[in-house]
Amino acid sequence: MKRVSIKDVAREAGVSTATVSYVLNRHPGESISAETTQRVLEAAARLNYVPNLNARSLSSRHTNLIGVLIPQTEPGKAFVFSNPFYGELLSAIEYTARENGYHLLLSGTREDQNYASIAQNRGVDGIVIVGTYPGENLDALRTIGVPVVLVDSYVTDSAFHTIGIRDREGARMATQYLIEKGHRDIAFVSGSIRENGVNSKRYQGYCEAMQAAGLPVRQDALYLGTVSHEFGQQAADMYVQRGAKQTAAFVTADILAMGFAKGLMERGVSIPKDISIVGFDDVYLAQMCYPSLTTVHQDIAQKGKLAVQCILDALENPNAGRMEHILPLTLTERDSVEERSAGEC
Amino acid sequence: MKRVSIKDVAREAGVSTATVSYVLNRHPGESISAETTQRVLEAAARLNYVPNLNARSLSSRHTNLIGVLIPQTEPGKAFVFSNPFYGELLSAIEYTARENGYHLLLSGTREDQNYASIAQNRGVDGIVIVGTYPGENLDALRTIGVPVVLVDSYVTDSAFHTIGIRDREGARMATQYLIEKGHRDIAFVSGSIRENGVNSKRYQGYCEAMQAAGLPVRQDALYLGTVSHEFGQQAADMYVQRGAKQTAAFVTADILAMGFAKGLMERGVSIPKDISIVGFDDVYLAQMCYPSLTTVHQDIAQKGKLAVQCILDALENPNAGRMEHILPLTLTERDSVEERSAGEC
DNA sequence: TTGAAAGCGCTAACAG
DNA sequence: CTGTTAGCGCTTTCAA
Repeated sequence: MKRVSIKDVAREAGVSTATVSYVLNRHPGESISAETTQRVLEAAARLNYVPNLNARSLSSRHTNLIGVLIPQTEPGKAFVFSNPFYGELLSAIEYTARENGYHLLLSGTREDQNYASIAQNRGVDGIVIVGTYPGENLDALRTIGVPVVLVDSYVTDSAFHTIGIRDREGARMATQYLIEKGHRDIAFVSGSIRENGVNSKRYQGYCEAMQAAGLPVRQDALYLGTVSHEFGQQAADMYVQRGAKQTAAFVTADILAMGFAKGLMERGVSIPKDISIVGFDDVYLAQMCYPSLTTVHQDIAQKGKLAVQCILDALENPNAGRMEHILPLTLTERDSVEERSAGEC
Repeated sequence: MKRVSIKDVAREAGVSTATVSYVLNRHPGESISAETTQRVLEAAARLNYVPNLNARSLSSRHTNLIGVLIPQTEPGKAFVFSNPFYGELLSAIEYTARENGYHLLLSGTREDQNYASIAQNRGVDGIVIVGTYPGENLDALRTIGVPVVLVDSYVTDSAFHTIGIRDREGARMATQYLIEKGHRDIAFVSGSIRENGVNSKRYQGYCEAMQAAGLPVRQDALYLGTVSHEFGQQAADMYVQRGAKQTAAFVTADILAMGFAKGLMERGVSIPKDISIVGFDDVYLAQMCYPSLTTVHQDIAQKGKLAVQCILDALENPNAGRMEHILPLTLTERDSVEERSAGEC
C-alpha cells in the first residue's frame, strides 16, 4: 500500500535518485549510460513505480493539467450540461488534451468564485473558460502567468486568447435565409440579452438582416428568457397565447429551438407548415429531433480542439502574443423551414 | 508574477510558517490567539495569498481531487458525450464534488491505459469509473488504497463500491409493458451484448418477459450494434429492408431509440401508429424529441450524486466496508407507445 | 556519466 | 499558544 517513490527505485537499482529522475525524463542532450538506464528501468518496472505528478510539479513548475471552467448558467442549477453544446465541446477538449499528455481539471463556476484562485490552487498550466461576459472578474487571471483561452466570449483583453465565431453574422445569415424563403414577420427567440454577450451579438445580426430587408423589428416578436429547453416551450406557449402571427423564428440555440418546436407542436402548430424555425449551433441533436432542424452550423469539436492547441502553443512559445481564432459558420438546411410564397399568410 | 507562499505570509505577519498553516486550516481542537489569527489573515489578504494545493497534498496525503474515468466507448472516437447520459451524470458528479470542496480530474480512457496509473499519478482521493466490464484490468485499482466506485458495472469485487440499477428488471418491465399493451412481436434494439455488461442484463430481462408471456424470442427481432444515434437509424433501415413485422421495440438506450424512431419516420413508418417504442434511461432528450419517448426512467443525477457521496463516506470512514447502491426504476409513459387490440396486426 | 544536496510549498509532530 | 524541524516525492544545479 505504501507508495513506491523514486527513492525506492534508486535503492533497488543501486543509483542515486537524481539518476533515476534523469533516465525517467531523458532530457535532450543528457547522457546516461545504456547500462544504468537499463538497470533503472528494470528496477522501476519491478517495483511497479508510478511517478507522483504532484511532487513533480512542485519542483518543475508545471502540472500537465488544463483547467476547464464552465459557467453554471443558471445560478443554483446543478445541471450545466442540459445544453449539449457543452458536452460536445468538453469531449473535444478532453480528447485533444489527453492525446497531448494533459489531463483536465474540471470545474463549474458559481458567480461568487473567482476563476483565478481555483487555477492557482491547482497550478494548472493553462485555462479554458467557456462563455464569460466582459465585466466578470477576470483581472486576477491576467496576473497568474498561465495562458488563458476564452471560448465564445466577447471579452477583449490582450492577455487572453480567444476562440469564437461571428455570432452577429451567423444570426444575420439565418435571418436572411428566412427572409429569402419569403418570410416577413420573424420572431427572435433567445436567452437573455446581456451586453457584449453572445446573444446580444445574435440579436444585432437579426436586426441587421431585418432592417436590410426593410422589415420592422417588433417588440412583440421578441421572446427572451434562458437558454433551455424549458424556456423554449414557454416561448411556444406565449406565441400561441398571444395569437402571434410570425411565420418564422430565428432561435439562438438549438436546444431552445427544440423546446420551442416541441411546445408548438403540442399546441397544434405544425412545423414548418405553420411556422419555420432556424436554430443555432448545430448540436448533434439538431439532426436527431423531429423535424430535424435547419440551423447555423458551427464546428463545436474543432472549437474544443483549437482551445487546447492554443494553450499548448502558448506554452511552447510564451511570447508569441495573443491568438484569435474565428471559426466559419454555415447554414445547414434540414426540415424545419418552408418556403412561403408572397401572397400567403 | 512570483507566487506568494506561506513563507511570505509568515514574514509579513511576523509569525512562523507553522502558525500560518494552523490558522489557515484551523483543525478542530487547535487554538490560536484571536490576535495572531487576525494578523495572519490580514497578511494573507494583503499579499493576495493563494494556497498551493499540490504542495499541500504532498505532505497531507490527500488532494481533494476525485478522478472521473469515462470509457471511450467506441475506440478512436473522440466524442464520448454523444450519449447525453454521460453529460447528465458528469454534471451531477461535478456539482456534488464542488459543493464538498472537491475538484474533478476528468479523463477518458482508452483500452490500453490502465485506470490505476492515472489515478496514482495525480494522487486522487477517490475514483469514479463509469461502465466497465468484468475482465477489464481493474486489479491495480484494488491496491492503490483509495475508494473506487463503479457506476453501472457488473464487476463484483469486494474492493469496489457500486452504484447501479437493476438493468434486467428494468428491461423486463419495459417489455412487459409492451406486452400488456397488446404487442406480441417485439424487437430488441441494443448496443452489442457483452458478457456481464449492462446490455446483456437488459437482454435477459427482455427474454424473461417474452418467455413469461409465452412469446418466442426470435433471432430476427434482434438488432445489435453500438449505443449511438447512428446505429439506431441503421437498425431502422434494417427493419424496413427486411419488411419486419414487429409492432413494438424495446430499445436499450434513449439515444438509440431516438435514432431508431427518426430512421423509421424518415422511411414512412409512423410512431406509435405502426410501431411502438420503449427506451431506457430517460435522458432529458426523451421528453424533448418527437414523439416523446416512453422509457424506463432512472435518476441519473442521483446516480452521480451518490457516486460522489459514496467516496466521501468511504474517505471519512475508511473501514466501513463496501457500499452498494441500487437505484429504483420506473416506467415513464409518453407518446411513443400505442395500445394494440388483440385482433390487429 | 553520476551523485550530493538544496529546494518547490506545505503539514504535522514535537517542543517549548 | 506558537515556533522548530523534518519530511512529502521530485527536479536540478553544481561538483566530482
